[in-house]
Amino acid sequence: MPAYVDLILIPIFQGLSDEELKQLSAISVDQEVEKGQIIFSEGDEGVGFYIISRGKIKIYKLSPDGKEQILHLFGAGEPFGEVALFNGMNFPAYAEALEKSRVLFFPRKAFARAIKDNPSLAMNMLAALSMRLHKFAAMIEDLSLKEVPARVSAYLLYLNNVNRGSRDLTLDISKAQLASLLGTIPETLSRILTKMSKQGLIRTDGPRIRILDLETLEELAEAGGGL
Amino acid sequence: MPAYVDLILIPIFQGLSDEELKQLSAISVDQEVEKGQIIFSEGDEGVGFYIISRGKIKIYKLSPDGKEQILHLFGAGEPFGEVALFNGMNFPAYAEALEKSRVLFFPRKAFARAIKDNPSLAMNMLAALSMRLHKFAAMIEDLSLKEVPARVSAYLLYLNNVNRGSRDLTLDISKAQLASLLGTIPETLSRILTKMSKQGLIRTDGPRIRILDLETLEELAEAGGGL
DNA sequence: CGCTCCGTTGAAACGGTTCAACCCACGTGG
DNA sequence: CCACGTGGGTTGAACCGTTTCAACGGAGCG
Repeated sequence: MPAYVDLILIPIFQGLSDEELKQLSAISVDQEVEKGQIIFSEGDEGVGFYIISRGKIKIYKLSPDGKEQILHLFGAGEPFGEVALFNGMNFPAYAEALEKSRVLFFPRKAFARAIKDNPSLAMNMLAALSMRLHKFAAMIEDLSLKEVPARVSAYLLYLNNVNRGSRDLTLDISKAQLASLLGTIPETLSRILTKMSKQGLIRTDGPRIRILDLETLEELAEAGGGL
Repeated sequence: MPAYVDLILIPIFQGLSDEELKQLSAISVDQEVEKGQIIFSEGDEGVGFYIISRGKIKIYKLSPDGKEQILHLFGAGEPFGEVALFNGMNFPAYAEALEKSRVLFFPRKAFARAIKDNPSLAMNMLAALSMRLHKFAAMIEDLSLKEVPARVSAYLLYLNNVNRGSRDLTLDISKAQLASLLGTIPETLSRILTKMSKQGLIRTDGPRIRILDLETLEELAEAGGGL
């Protein structure tokens, strides 16, 4: 059972009373997972959902011939596996730890009860799912409407945003993982990054990337305009 | 204001008391829309959400150069535009009537209140959003992991399912719309359908399609295996 | 040292799009 | 009643971005 303090910082638990947090803490179980460990597989029964206490988890789909498409990368405080919760379905994707992590497991029935008599938990959950949907919609748009260079640009700008405008970025995942997240393959990503470097848009040094020409990147991210 | 009877059949309102349905009916407004009419545009303020009373609505994204990707096709009883509800965002996509339709509009604040003091409405909403997420995940998988023939096959099998196993299908949308839904263009869809016909998998007659070889279609839908 | 993992580079092949022409069914107006 | 335009659908050929396959380089580690 996780400590009370682990729950109080979690976004979807904001606004809950101490009493409610204690109840949630009582129904959950924490679990250590090693790097590379599969937490659940596509098709597994959705007996509950998870919240990340520490570490990094990737959610992904696998094609019959082994190609993977990453759907999400989640960090501390974020829930995952909740889709199976509310409609009795099985997990629709795989969850794997990208590094040694700690996750809190919430069994389905107990949590459903908690939600039912807790309006603000329900609202938080709705907000979280809505955000998720919004991200998915953007992802579908990107995948089908934009070419890879546009997606790469968009991702760099996203990192730029997260870092509150700093133009010195550091990829916290491998380029192979990033390629999968962007719906492409490492080779293509590599080529695009070198091309961008040659054009003076960025400067790369391993996982460190410095943005040199923000404006052109923004144009690229918007349209499919020729790189 | 829509009639009470319009609400009682709507899935996300299942399990609500008469009193609650009356309240919902009181806060909503119904609206007639013509074929081709835009109900909201991407970026519009999400002042509320909609439920379809009659007709057919498409939700789609537009690329800078006019290409569209359909995210959803919704029919009677289905809600849309709810994503903007719970996180204060603007509408993330366009909504357009594919035919003369009637939609019920629920203003944001009033509905949020209704959800807050109505656990079963909240649960229904969570279930609906989860289903939506599940569909999106499948869509992302398809778009990035499968080729167009696989998506076409999957769609035919989907129609086959909806019709409870009947092999005589009728497309209720234009092939151009279908192409957009599948993340491709009319030309490609046309070529694939003719190829499938030549191979004896299906027989086409305008919008009417008969499935001849279910098994091969199923194989196609699963893998990216060469058509 | 030699292994593996990750990233990069090159050349060829492929799937899908683009552009253009064309057909047909349909409705409209002269 | 026929000429005309229009929208949906099909077909062909060229083109293009991306993947595939293969080889190679460097960093890290037993």
